[in-house]
Amino acid sequence: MLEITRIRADKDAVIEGLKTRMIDATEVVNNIVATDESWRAKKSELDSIAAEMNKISKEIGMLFKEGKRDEADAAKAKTATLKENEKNLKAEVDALENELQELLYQVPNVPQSIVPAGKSEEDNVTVEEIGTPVQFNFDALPHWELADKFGLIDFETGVKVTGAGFPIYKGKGAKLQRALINFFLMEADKAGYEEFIPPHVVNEASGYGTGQLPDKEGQMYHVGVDDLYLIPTAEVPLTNIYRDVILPNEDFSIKMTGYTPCFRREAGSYGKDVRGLNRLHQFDKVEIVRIEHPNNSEKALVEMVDHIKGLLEKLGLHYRVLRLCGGDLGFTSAITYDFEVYSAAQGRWLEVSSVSCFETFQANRLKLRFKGEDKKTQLCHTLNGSALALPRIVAALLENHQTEDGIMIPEALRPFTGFDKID
RNA sequence: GGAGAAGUGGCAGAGCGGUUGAAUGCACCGGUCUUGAAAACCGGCAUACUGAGAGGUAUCGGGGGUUCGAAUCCCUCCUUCUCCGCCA
Repeated sequence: MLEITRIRADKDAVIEGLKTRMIDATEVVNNIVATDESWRAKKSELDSIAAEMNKISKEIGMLFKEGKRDEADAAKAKTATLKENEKNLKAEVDALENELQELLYQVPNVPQSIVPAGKSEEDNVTVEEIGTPVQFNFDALPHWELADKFGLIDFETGVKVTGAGFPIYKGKGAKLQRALINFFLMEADKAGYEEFIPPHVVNEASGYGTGQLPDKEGQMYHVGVDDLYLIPTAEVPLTNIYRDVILPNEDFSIKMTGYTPCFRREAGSYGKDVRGLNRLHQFDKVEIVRIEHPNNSEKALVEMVDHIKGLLEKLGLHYRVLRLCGGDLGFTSAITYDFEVYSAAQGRWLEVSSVSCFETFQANRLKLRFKGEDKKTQLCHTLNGSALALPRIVAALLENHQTEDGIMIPEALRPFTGFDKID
């Protein structure tokens, strides 16, 4: 959620900034400014009535103490109309407050200036591409065929047990999964991220905190009886650790990592997008989350990008880094870099990571602040990234490292798998 | 799941209908003293909104209610603790 103070201070800059997303926010923003103004007017009216009431109450208290019952009763009579006014005004103020809140929820984050304007993924900018497509001198198989051939993943039985999008990993397929998780966590550890095992289910407040609610409601699995949500990413529980927190000084840099399964309903997906491991309802992911001083978030983002590049290079994958255009940017993000690995057998790019800086957008909802030098509280910046999401990495590993008779495990992963080849 | 008890500032802990945004202690910050430190003493020390400011308003787990007035009374939800049951 954007800070109301920011909109108040320069609404035109906000409207202008949002054009990068190819949206015209003039109406909502104007609406916000107007609602905010009438809210403030009504609120100060309400406050002065409340002040009056408080004053009279104190006087009545005093009169009672002095035993002047009659005068007290007279004073009481005066409060009747005030009380009525207060009640009505309170209702108006509450309504305006809710309205303002609803309006603010509708406005996405303002993209940073280097974010390219654009409507869809076609307008994303390739920042760099590392490696070249693998050449095969035999018929390369897509990962779902490899997974079947070597008995690594059982999609059909997953359908029986749960439904489509819930694969069952087995044998070396399961071991590869565990190895990757371990590898990613160890790399994060080396980079100074503290490891967490958070809850896999969160409450509504946490959903709002990181911005999954209210706008991405349909994306999460909802446990109705207990009114809880299965996490779509570890970002939600990890970042919410710091909900309603005021860090005591400005000397901080919080780096967290965690492996969790992620659950996404992915309503509306179909076709080649959902084939094999390309898009699942449940998948594993190691996430990195950072909470930074506003002055340090830019540097942090670079570090995160470099960290992810390192992972992909150690796995020997051909990949590219995209700077998302405004239209492809997530609702809460100010800037996002996507990482895609090239799936040689499918002949397409697969997104394996997304690294974003949210600036104060999440922190504002989370009420995550720090105390500055001048003792004033200020909102922190939050960032996060996948490091990495497993299924498409597995898909790319299987496809890109296949030989005629098996699949080679990258050197860096072998200490974790305990085997160097799947055959 | 059943029965009880409790939730107050960073922590501990008063207050149980009226100048209480909240005693007191500890912690913390600033100062005096000291060669330095400790001790002692003095001062400061919640958050948010609003206002140019003085100030005003709200907040004692969350929400609702009674009252001129609620941290204090009532309802409800949540959480924690103790006992019982169940259980990896």
